[in-house]
Amino acid sequence: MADESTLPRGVRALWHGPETGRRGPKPTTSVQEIAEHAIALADAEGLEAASLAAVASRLGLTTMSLYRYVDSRDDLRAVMVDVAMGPLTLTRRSWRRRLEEWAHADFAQLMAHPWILDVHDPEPPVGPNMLAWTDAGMGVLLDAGLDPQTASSSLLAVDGLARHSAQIVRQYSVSGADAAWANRLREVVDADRLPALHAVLTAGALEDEDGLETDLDVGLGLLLDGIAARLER
Amino acid sequence: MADESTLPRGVRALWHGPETGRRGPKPTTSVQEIAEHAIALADAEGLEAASLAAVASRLGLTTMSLYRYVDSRDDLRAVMVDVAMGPLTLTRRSWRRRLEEWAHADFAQLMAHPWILDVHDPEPPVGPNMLAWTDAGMGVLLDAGLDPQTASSSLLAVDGLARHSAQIVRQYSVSGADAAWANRLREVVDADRLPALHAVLTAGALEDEDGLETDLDVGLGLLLDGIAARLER
DNA sequence: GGTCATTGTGTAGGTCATAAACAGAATGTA
DNA sequence: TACATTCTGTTTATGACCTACACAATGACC
Repeated sequence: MADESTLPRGVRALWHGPETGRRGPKPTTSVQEIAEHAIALADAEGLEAASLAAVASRLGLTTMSLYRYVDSRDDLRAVMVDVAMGPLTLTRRSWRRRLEEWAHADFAQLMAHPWILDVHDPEPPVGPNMLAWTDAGMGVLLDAGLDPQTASSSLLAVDGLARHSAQIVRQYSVSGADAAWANRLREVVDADRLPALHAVLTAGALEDEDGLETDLDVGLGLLLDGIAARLER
Repeated sequence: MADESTLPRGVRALWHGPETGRRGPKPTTSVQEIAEHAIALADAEGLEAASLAAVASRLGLTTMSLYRYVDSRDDLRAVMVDVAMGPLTLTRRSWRRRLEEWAHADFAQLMAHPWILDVHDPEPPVGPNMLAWTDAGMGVLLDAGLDPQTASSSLLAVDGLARHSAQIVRQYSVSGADAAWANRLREVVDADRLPALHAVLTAGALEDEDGLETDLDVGLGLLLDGIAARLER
């Protein structure tokens, strides 16, 4: 068989759909279905809960049968991320509005599926949805008039901001809820050794729930202003 | 014994140093030493290689003995991150220069120890070095005249940018080196379905090594401009 | 009707984190 | 000095995880 594809089995299936006209028994499930169950597990109990064994058991299959659909755990995770991010549609407004939409949609997906932040493929994602997101973001910035290199760097900054904001919100909501983290900090932060941090803490900047949710918008505002300035140059 | 600390054993040891005047046998090693060996393993072969068993074996100890120094694997990882980030010293120049220093130092540490990006504590870091970094960054922005809330959001944006840039550089250098990733993309990116991405790819924006290294500076420029504009307001 | 690629399964091995119980060492106290 | 206490490192054991391999059943194609 002439298999020159360098894509792992799972991700390849996301692009090409179920292969047709094959011999042997019909598959009883699909990469999409596997991904959905894995996502449900990860949403409920974190990425570690979406083990091959757990996913297979949810589907009424054995662990090993999943390897007929996915090359490895990493492949499964790449598939999960691509499916969880889903498709993206932007309106047709100004570049600034569209980039805000892009960032907010990114952030929203990360908040809906926080375990995405725990998936660290050593290679860049190549699933259809992930590339569609990249394409959409690049499209906005190229339309705005940026050169490809700057557009790429700028989109990277926006994505980095969205991801890091989601990460921080998650950390503070997990640990802020029962105030364990606040106690830890008080155990250790002292006004002499860490004056600036102490000042920010007493100002309550980190404990304000709404404050956390606007981190993204503040940072986004800074970035968009910077991009606008570069466009006028 | 009155142990009211909420900090895990390993991180607490980073703050207080080795406890003195204790009974029982002298410890044969220390949290710092453990961290150094774990870091060496992670630097060489990735975070997964720094398992408790591997670290213990490097020290000539059994796996279980590490639990005398560290509460859990997560605790060990928090310690590793804090030690690997190390201390930070900033010069005394303008806020803009100092924030650039902060971001470049952050980025440099992440490039030296890329596995830091793979560590996802569910709670925010509370080690001495991590908090010193935060304090230093906050200090720059507060000195510049930002209010605590905006300072916090801005530092978060800078950190997010540095981390995401490091992540991207790592992904592209791992996969770009043998061009496997480029082949995967060509297998799938088509000028009709993903026009903007196709344009950026043919412009070579993603393959240029120097381009990757300046992503941080481009994004940083955008953010600093945005902060400067906010200060003049 | 036979060939054979493909599917799900059973087995088995290796790694990992971590709990529990124990023997020895160093300190403090009587 | 003798004993009690407390901390050390170890041994042993458990359960979860990923995955390589061999096998039997399936069904499309020649």
